[in-house]
Amino acid sequence: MPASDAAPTLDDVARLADVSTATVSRCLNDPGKLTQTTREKVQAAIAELGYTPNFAARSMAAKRTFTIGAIIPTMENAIFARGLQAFQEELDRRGYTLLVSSTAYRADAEEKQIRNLVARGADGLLVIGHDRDPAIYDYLRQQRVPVLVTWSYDETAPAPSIGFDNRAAMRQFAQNVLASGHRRISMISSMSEQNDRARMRIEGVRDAMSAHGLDPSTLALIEVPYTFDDGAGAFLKLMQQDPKPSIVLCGSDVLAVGAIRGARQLGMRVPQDISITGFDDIELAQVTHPELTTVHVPHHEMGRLAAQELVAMIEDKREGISQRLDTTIIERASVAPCRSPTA
Amino acid sequence: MPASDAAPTLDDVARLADVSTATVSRCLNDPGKLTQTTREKVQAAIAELGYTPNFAARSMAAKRTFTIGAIIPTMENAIFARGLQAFQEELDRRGYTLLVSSTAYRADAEEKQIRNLVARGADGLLVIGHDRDPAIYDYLRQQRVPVLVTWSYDETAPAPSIGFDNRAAMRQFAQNVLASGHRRISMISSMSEQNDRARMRIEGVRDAMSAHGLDPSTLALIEVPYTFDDGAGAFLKLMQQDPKPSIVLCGSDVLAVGAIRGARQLGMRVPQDISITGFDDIELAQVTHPELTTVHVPHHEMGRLAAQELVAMIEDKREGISQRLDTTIIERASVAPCRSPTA
DNA sequence: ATGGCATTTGTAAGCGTTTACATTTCAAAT
DNA sequence: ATTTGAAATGTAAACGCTTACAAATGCCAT
Repeated sequence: MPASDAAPTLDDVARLADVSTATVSRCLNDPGKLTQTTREKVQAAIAELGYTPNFAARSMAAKRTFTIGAIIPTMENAIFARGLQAFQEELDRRGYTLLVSSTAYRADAEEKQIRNLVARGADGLLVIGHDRDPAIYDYLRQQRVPVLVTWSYDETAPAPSIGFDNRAAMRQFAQNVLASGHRRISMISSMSEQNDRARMRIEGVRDAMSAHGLDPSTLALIEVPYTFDDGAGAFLKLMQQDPKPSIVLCGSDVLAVGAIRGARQLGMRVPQDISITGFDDIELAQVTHPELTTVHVPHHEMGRLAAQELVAMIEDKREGISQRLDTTIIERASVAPCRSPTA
Repeated sequence: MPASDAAPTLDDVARLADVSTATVSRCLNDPGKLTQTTREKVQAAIAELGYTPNFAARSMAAKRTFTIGAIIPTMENAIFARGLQAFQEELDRRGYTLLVSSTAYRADAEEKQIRNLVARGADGLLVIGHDRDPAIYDYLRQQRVPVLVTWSYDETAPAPSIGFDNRAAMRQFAQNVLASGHRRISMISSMSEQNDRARMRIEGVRDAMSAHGLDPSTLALIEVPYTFDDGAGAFLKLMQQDPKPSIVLCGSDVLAVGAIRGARQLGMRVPQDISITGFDDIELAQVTHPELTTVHVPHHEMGRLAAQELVAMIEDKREGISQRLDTTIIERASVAPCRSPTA
């Protein structure tokens, strides 16, 4: 191998293969257009030089990157991992590459990442939830970059979404819980500011309380960040109330796992002394003891459909079509019926 | 805002501000070089147009991207999350952006991702572990892209590394275990092919067995992928042996959590009926019941130091300097001493 | 052989930046 | 007023690719 002084370019390949740069380019992008002889000549030259096309040059010339960006709140836990995995797989299948950034749940970081991804020529963007500065949607429109929202469904929002109805899901779940006798309901939620998913889940609980004749403003609610420790800490705080709640509804499985740990610290048995529930149904929900009663989210399908829709938006240059997915309630072992429902 | 037909370019800004493109470029990259008047004029134009520089054009002209790529085996669990987080923070501090891809532990996927990141102009690459086709290192050298290995330390490897000695760490851990009376030792490891970390951890256990006069070839070892289910499944298989092992050393916390779940399925108590250990000390290790005895890896420091070193390699154009970090043994509740050490 | 048409290949003009180098401007020193 | 040199700004040439268009080639029917 000639230890050349810099990375080989299209020109080098063309010269070696004794063809024009256009031919080399075609060999890369549309090999069917070449004679077999030419194609092999070029491929040999590419192999000999160890040539890799320069992405920046390519995307500048073609004005396409076949890259899609996803901005997620966090990589620190597995909440978005499965959905993203499915998203990526479907994208691969269609010849796109996925770029992922995380924001640590901070709105300003998200805006920065979005601009970054757009500047990098992302052909489309996947984001989580609807809540963000409307100026961002304007910017994206001006830049002609399609966005698709996931993990939330809302027809009335400015961007198309493929997700589920967080409020309805939580409402139904909470209604079940109320039906099983629980009255002293409490909740640990993620921070709800700039987070429609968290907010809607809270509203869902309140809806259910109203429907059962309970005053929704009496809901004991703590909002915390998204780690196990936060969940445990919030649980401890909730248990200082008198009377103690009979059930703690958590806005996510991660928080619920933290809450279970908090219960263990306090020597409380789950679900005999206190019921705890999650939301998301990530793998974690099945390795805790007791296993978590939670709301199952169709991660995989959501990721796959989102990829399909986003690619369609890009390639057919059309508006996105929203789609509502169903969640299901998974009853495992962390909830017991309540026999002393008095408040 | 003039709903122009395409994204505004440097030229548009220059024209609006009535300066040359060079001036606008300078305003972006080295504002100190401009008169305050000019600077403000340009900034106003940028704001008015909502201009964002085109990344591809920029990196083509400057031959720098201020982007660093990291290729990790998986995002599905939190094993690499904390280290990567620290890596990213330090990178941010120094003005670099991080691009992450995952390979699902597949060597061919890794090679593809590496080429992709190089083609995208990554100024440097972070990879996990040393094991890979030597041709990849050649390629990277030819392309003049610095690589740094992490999660493993080995001076003799082709690339510099900032990590810890997996073999020594596991050896010492296993020696502790042997010292507490365990003799019927078994192990659940990740797939060791193309994975020096897994392999070294296994070797560490064998080393310790030899040192205690045990035949290392008698180690009951199962290699599985990296999910909770895999860990649980392997545990079940291990327990079919006669005599049953008294302890199961797991190659990672994730597998250990799976094993704990397996034990629960079998109605075995941890650690009274069986001891189980992990490796990594991720958050998960403290939310299981019992909490996991494991090997603590300095995720945060490793990520920070790796970022510093990689940036230095890029900016000073020098070879990387390897650094060996220490692991520590964290004794929690999943191990009990063994009173019937006969095999 | 010849013309005509489809297929293959080549030529060269961008794509949106950065940056060496050239030119202009400005303030201080004469 | 002039000169002078530093500071600010402008000019234009890359950077490595794609692609419209032009030219060449090959094949078939005549």
